[in-house]
Formats: sequence, structure tokens, C-alpha cells
Amino acid sequence: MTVTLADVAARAQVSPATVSRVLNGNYPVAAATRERVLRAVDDLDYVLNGPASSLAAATSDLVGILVNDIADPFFGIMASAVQSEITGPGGRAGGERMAVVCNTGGSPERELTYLTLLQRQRAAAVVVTGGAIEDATHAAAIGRKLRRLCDAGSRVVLCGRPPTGAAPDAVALTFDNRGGGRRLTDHLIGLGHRRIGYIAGPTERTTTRHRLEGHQEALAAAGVANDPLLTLHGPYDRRSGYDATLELLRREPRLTAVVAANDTVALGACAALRDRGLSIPGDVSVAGFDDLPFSIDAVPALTTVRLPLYEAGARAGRIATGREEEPPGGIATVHGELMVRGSTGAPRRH
Amino acid sequence: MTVTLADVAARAQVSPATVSRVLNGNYPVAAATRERVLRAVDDLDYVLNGPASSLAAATSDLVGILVNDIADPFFGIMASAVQSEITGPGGRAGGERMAVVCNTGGSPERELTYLTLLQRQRAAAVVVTGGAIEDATHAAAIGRKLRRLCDAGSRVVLCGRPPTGAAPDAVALTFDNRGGGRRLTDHLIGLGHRRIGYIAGPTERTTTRHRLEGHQEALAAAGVANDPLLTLHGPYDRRSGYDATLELLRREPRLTAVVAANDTVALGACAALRDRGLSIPGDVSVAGFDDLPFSIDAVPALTTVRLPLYEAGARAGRIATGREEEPPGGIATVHGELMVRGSTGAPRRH
DNA sequence: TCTCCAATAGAAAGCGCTTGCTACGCATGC
DNA sequence: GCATGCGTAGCAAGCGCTTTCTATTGGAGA
Repeated sequence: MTVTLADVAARAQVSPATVSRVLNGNYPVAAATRERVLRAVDDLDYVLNGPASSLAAATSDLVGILVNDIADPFFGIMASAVQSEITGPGGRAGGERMAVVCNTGGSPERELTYLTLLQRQRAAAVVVTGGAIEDATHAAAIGRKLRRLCDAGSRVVLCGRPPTGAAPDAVALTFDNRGGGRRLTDHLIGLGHRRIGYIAGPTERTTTRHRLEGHQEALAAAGVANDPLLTLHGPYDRRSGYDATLELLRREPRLTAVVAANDTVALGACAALRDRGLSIPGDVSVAGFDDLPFSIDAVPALTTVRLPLYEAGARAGRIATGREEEPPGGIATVHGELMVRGSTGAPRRH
Repeated sequence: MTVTLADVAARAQVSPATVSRVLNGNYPVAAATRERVLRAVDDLDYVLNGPASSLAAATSDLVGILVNDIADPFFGIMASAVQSEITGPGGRAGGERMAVVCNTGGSPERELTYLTLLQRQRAAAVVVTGGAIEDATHAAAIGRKLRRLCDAGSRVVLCGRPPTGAAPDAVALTFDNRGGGRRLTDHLIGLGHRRIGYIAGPTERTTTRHRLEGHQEALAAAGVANDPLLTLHGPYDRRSGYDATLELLRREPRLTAVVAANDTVALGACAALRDRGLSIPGDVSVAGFDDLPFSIDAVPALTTVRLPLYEAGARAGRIATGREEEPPGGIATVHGELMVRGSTGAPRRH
């Protein structure tokens, strides 16, 4: 029913081997023969059987991309970058590589499931984005899985995640979250803020911890006491920023600044402040993290730390497909850039 | 080197057939035997070979999702919804289905390429999101491809795209862009606006045309002349909204409202107005389309047409995996809801 | 006690492709 | 003029799995 290689071979009056070689282009075939084969392919609307091809060749053109939330531009941008870089003449069959984007929802179980699925598909490469869970058991399980993927021949690239000791062959492009957090709070302290609320991300995640540590580092360096009551944890969403801001205001009415775990949370913080009738940055300054596209359109525009998500994703994609050298030691740090905009200013005198 | 079914069989002292049956769970296997097999699987860290399995079974667990731009939440939300619905006990091997998200960048060539790739992988289903190109040649080519996919046994669901005559077996979940556009402009006219600028999306796309037609329908119904100078086309991005707004202001300084092709474009329009020192909605009202998450955080909050992207994507996912009945005739229309917020108001008297 | 059937396991034939090896020319070198 | 080698094409053996068909049980029913 469906057209196979053999059908094409018959029509072109050559052997299946020749058709395969024309399609893969990695073996000399006389121009006239190639012509004939290609015409037959065209005439019959032949489409290679991917699974059969992958089975025989023991490789595949699939590249997995693990993201926490594909609807979040933070991940969408990285995924888009990875995909744009892996595209192009693929490994075999003149085909292109395909990106398999997997939504883990941040759950380590699902992360593990998807890694198994990718291993099952014999993925050519896997790019894992987003911070890691800090739970030792899970981290170990994922590390083991990644190592097995490496052993099975898949390239593994971590993008925006610290290296895993368990998988030494995996390349890691780590975001300098700690440094970014440090610079952000330094900036606020420099403006004169002393009572700064911090809305952190979910606990048990490296990203959350590093950003928070940077913040605390800045406080310590300036000799500002770190009041634990002024740090709240929550998911990376608008709602969390909204609720936490109200709570911070309750705990410390003299608050002059709020640092959010990321831009989305910051947007929620802004909304809460507006609803409370407080002006930004007149009454309270707000800062985010990531510099997602919408941040510049917030009113006032959000001060934040710009992470080069697209660039990092693109690099991950190139490394995953072997088009760029691995960084020395398999580890590279990607730095963020402080973007000072309208949402932060000097605190008003109380 | 790598562990195969046969290895597991040997260790469990059963035949490969039995192992396969345990893994697929679609054939009676005695509890004790299953136990033994599962232990062997575990002991050996066995991972099924996906390509081999797909080849032998002539089906795969891959579901393709075509999107114009994965970094755009409009598509990200749909993709996320599709993926969350296709997940769960997959077709075979106790595995789950995997989503393959393909970034077409809106280019019909790449759309075609990806459809071929998916056909090559023998995808279980394909969900195509985003408006269609109106170029007859491309439309026909894509229609043919979709039909071939259907013929090859893949389910095809169009999500947010009008039905294709060429692929009668494809289910279509169409957005009521025309109706939404109509209601939006009706709203503005109701507020008293008469000089309304329209920043349309890229030409040659069904989405663009339908939204614009709705707008013009509303104008006509209210007896407002449709000045072609007040309609500009551009891509679906912020920049386009910014530039077009400046141009509209140049063409018609007495403009009192701007309708944008979508929320992102509307954000650009807002930025341009702010930069020109115009207040929203005091001087100029602004309206968007889609109601993406950030729209409510615009200042003032954006009046827009809410498209149930998540719901539509989820439904597409369920239909794609056969967990929901197809709509009668294979076609369903998804309606948008007008969200009136702060960015639109009565025009100031000139 | 014997037959028959349900339940379970195995043997083996592919699925459609890739690729190592072989075969066949024909031009070249001595 | 014969051996050598290069440029092409074919043969056939898998790749690792699924599934049909067959074989072997151990009761249950007669």
C-alpha cells in the first residue's frame, strides 16, 4: 500500500541499496542513476520510513528539548533558538533534524519520563533547560539518566542549569544567576534602599537559590540586615508576585523596594502595588529578572537582569549538533546584564 | 553493547515474544512471568528501541504540533495544551506519546518540510496551529500533504485554521476571527470612535484577513467610511505596532483609536502613543486581540478579544488522540470573548 | 479417566532500511 | 597485453522489535 524503497528501486531499475545511497548522499552514485532515482522518488511520492531508517542506521534525527513550561516565553525563546540552530542538513537521508519539545512542568518525574522517551527514540541530542531540582534523590536519578543518554551516543547539553557531576559528558551552559541577583540588589542599595522585599521562586530549585544568594550577598556586602520575614517563596507566576507583595506590605509597611524572582512575578508585584495605590518607583521600586520581551512595555518599564536566552539556546543547539566546539571543561557561564529602567528609583524619605 | 529485548528475555528465561508482550500489555501473560520480566528489565536498565518498535508495529507515539513561533505565547499556550492532553498511556509499549513541536516561522516551505518529516516519522497525529497562507499554490501543496498524512493513518487536526478542502479527513477547530474583529470595532464605534486606525497582520494570511474583515464589517454596519489609508499591514510583533502607530498618526492626526492585529502589536502601539505624549485612552484608545497573559498587566489594561487558546489546544489534543469525538462535519468554530478594559474609552471631543 | 478448551509461551517471519562486502567494467601502468 | 585500480552497483545480512500461528500445558466437564 505505502510506497517503499523497493518500489522506488523497481521503478528506477536499480537496487534498493542504490536508492538508499542516493537519498543519503554519502556514497558515490553516477549522476545519471541519481537522476533516475530522484525522478522515481518524485513520481511515486516516496517518503522515507523514519523508524526503519533509524533502526538500520542506529541513529535518529530527533533532538529533544526539555522545558519547564513551553507557554512561558523564558523557555519558548530558548526552545526557539535551539530549534533554529539544529535545523539544517541533518544526520542522514538529506532530512532535517526535528526538535522534540517536552513540557516537564518542572516535575522531576516527568523530566525522567521524557528522558527515557528520548533515549527510547535514540535522540541524537538532548538539551535540558531550566534550573535543576535540589532534591538529592531526584538529582541523582536524573544525573544517571543523562549519563546513560551520553553513553548511548546522544549529546547532552544543559542550558541554564548547573553541571551534574553524575554526567560528566554533558555540556553545561550555566546562567550566572547569583551574579545577576547580586548586581540587581547592589543597584537598589546604591539607590538608597534598605528595606527590600524579595519574592523568590519555588524552593528546592537551583535558580531560586542562586538568585536569592546573590541578593543576600549584596545585602551582606552593604551591611544591610537580612530580615527573613522579607523573603517569600512562590511559583514563577504573576499571582505569586501579586500575593507576595501584599503580604510583604503587611509585614513591612515601610518597604521601599521589591525584587522579584523573575519578570512575570514582578508584573504581579506591580499590579499589587497599583491596586494598593502605591506609585512605582515613587513609593516602591520593583525589579525583575530575565528581561522577557514584555518587560520593556511594563509601565514604568521594568528594571531587570537581561539573560541572553536566545543566544544561549542557539549555542546549546549548535553544541548539541556538533557545530560548535564544547567550552573548555564542558562548562561555560552565561552572564546577565543589569537593565536599569523606570521601575526603580531612589526611595522617598519616610 | 546496548541492551536489547533478547537480553532481557535471556535473563528472564523467556522468549523475546513474551518480553514484548509484557511491555505492551496487550496479551495475557502470567503474573509470575511478568514479574520476572519486569525485574529483568529493571536489572538491565532496559529501554525499548523506539524506531525498531515503530517499524515492527507500523505506528509511532509521536504527535506533531506545527506552530508559527514557539517563543510567542499565543502558540506556546496552544502547544502546551495539546501536549498536556496527548500525554498519558500511549499507543504501545506502555510508553507515552511525545509531542514534536515544529517551528515553521510562518513559512509555507518549512511547514511542508515539517509535514514531510512527520510523515516520515509516521506520526500518530499532527496538530497544525496558526492561520493559513492564502497563496493558492502553497495552500494546495499543504492540503495535498495533509491528505497524504491522513491516508497514511495520521490524525490531522487544524487548530485556529480554517478547514482545507483538499484534506477532507482533517478536523478543523477554527477561531472566529471575523466575529471577534467585528465585536471589537463595534465596541469602539459604540464608544463614539469614528477615526479608527487598523494595524493588520501580515498579508496573505487567513487570520489577518478575517480579523480585518470583521473590522470593516463593523465600520460598514455603522455607516463609517473605511479609509484605506488607515489600515496598515505588518508582522505580528511589537515593532510593527510601534511603527504603524506613528505612521497612522502622521496620516491622520485626529485618530482616536487604534485596533491592533494582536496584543503584542497593541503593546507596540501603546509604546508609540506614550512616546508621542498621548494618553490612553484619553487621547487614543487601543485594542488588541487574543488576550495573552501579559495583556492584563499593560497600563492601562488592554481591551481585547479573548481567544480560549488553552481550551482549543486541549480539545485539539484530545481529538488528535481519539479521546474526544470529532465535531459534526469535522468542523467546529471557537468563539472569542470581548474583554473591555482600560485601554479603550470614549473619544475626547476635538 | 479421557477429551477439550482456555490460558500461556515460543518459533519464526517479517517491518523497511542501511551498509560491508563483492562483482563488474573500463581506463591505466608497466 | 596483462595485472592493477578506481568508480559504480548489487547482494544479502542484519538492525530490534511485533505478531501470527503453533505448541504445550493444566484443569474442567463428561
